[in-house]
Amino acid sequence: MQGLHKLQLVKEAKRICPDLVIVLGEDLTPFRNASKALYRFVRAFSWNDRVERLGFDELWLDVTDQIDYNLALLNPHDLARSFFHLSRDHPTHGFAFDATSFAGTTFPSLTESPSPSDMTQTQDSATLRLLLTSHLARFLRNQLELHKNLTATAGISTNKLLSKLVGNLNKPNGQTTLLPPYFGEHSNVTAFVDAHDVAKIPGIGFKLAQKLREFVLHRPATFDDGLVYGGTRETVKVGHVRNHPELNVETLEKLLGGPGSPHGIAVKVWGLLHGADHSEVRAARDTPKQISIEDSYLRLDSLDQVVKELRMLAISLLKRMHADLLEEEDEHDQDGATAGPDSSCKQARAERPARLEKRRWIAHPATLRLSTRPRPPLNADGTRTRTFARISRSAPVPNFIFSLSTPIESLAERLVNDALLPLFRRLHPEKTGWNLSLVNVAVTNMAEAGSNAKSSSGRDITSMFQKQAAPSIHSEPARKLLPANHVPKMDVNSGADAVAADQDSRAEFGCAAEAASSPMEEPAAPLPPRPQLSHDSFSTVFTSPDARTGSEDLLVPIASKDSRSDVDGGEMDDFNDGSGGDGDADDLGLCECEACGATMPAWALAGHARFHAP
DNA sequence: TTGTCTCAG
DNA sequence: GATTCTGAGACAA
Repeated sequence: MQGLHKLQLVKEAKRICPDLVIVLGEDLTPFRNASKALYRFVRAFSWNDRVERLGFDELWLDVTDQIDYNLALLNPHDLARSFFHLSRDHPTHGFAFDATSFAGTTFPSLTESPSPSDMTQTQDSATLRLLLTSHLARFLRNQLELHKNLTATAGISTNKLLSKLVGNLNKPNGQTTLLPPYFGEHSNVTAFVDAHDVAKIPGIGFKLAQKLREFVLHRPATFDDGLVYGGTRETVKVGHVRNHPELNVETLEKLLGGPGSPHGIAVKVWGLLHGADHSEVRAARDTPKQISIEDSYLRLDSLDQVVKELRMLAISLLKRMHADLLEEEDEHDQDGATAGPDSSCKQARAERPARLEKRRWIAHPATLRLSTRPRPPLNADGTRTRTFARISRSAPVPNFIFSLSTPIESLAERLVNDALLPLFRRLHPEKTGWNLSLVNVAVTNMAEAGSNAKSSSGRDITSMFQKQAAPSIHSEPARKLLPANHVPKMDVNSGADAVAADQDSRAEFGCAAEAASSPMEEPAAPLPPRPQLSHDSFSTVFTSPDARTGSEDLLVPIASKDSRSDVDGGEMDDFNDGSGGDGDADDLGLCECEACGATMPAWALAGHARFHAP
């Protein structure tokens, strides 16, 4: 950490760090692999499969179901000796923890532990829920470190927005829980969110931020001019916007709405400014919605060069398709679904000699797209440079690219000649005169190769129909984790990602969906004045990975020891969270449950007994 | 469906 | 508002 940041000029970077080695070009493969491994690892802990990725190294988990379950099993009279169940089916799968204090840090910081009597009263179950979630988050982080040698940072709150923001507080290798109250005068939410620059709010990007700044400053916001450093940046905080006398949902709609803008943008942004975020943690996916490969160039202006580059891009794209859309056929995949760790199964399969013949496509992209970024034509005279970024043309994916018996190089060659070059001619009809700074080749419109419900991950489809059993906890590489929150509906469709959100929680919490349409939210008013958080049950764990390097958002390829850890993880029973923080979890004598024969720490028996309760 | 835009890391 | 290499969602036509 020597003060280098992203987008820094190379010159500047070298000045600060003379030893800097610049590597041109990059191969994201190791990062992509690490990212997948992280995803798989964390996903195995989820009951509802609501695990959403953001970029390579962030995840949100909606762990509402697990928190509901564990809250119900908690013994209010002995919170210090609690046991967190990671499985509904295996009462001994889980970890010991002390439910009288939060794991990790909280915001605001807590001077003393919440009193047990407070917490166990239903009206304050929000605190207890978040507390449980903090222990789950710490446990997951510990597992990640133990099995994958990856550290992670987590944020715990009730929705994606808050979990992500609060996750920034204790950055490398820490975790933070946003404490209640989430509503009312002394809400920690508004206090917390208000202090952020508007542009720091996920969902408020450059354009929206500029409009908001302009509105509160009453003049065009100045942003960094060009690449000049030191341009003044007037900071506009969320609080400035939220408390601006003339700003409300109506005026916001005028400011941000209009043609081209997403519907309900004002309501959405107004919500974000208040810490409200009703977006769900989406269900985990087995396949991406698109795969794209691109490269940028200083100058690309001859057809020869273009053909050459298209060939390279086509090869990369085909490799990516093979890596991401191909699955080994599973002859006897009994164990895959519920028992074994995906990783060890896959490894075993990979060692089989005839595996090449066994692969099949789990998704077929229907559309091929070629995009370029023409370098803006220099305008010596007054004409302004119209610098729209990318232009693209698309066409159906030719079927031959799915051939598994043809060498990728041959497929690529044909792909270029039959499909990409025609697209290129459509994009750039002129024979010459263009100069490209970027070329991108993508496949989109994935059609899942339906087949059966037995994907390699084995969890996706079944989880749509019922609450699934316990995740098999063992290994698979992992990298970072994320926030979890809880979501409302059973949104099984929606093409892409929507798996079942498990939602019961109606008791004292009430699900988000309900909250949205009932008391919580301002009723019929076309534009709700002050959006409330949907206070329900969200329990979010948000984590962002800390690369071991200490750099912020760099994914570190999994080290060699990871492959060994893939083999472990056979048994999950009776492990504790190893944090040391809840020290009493160690060295406990094991007892056997009379009802089911399960073994567990003696003190866990009482809580466990409720497991058998009618 | 196609192409563009915005937002995210 | 641009830089890199992605990926996703939403809108207009």
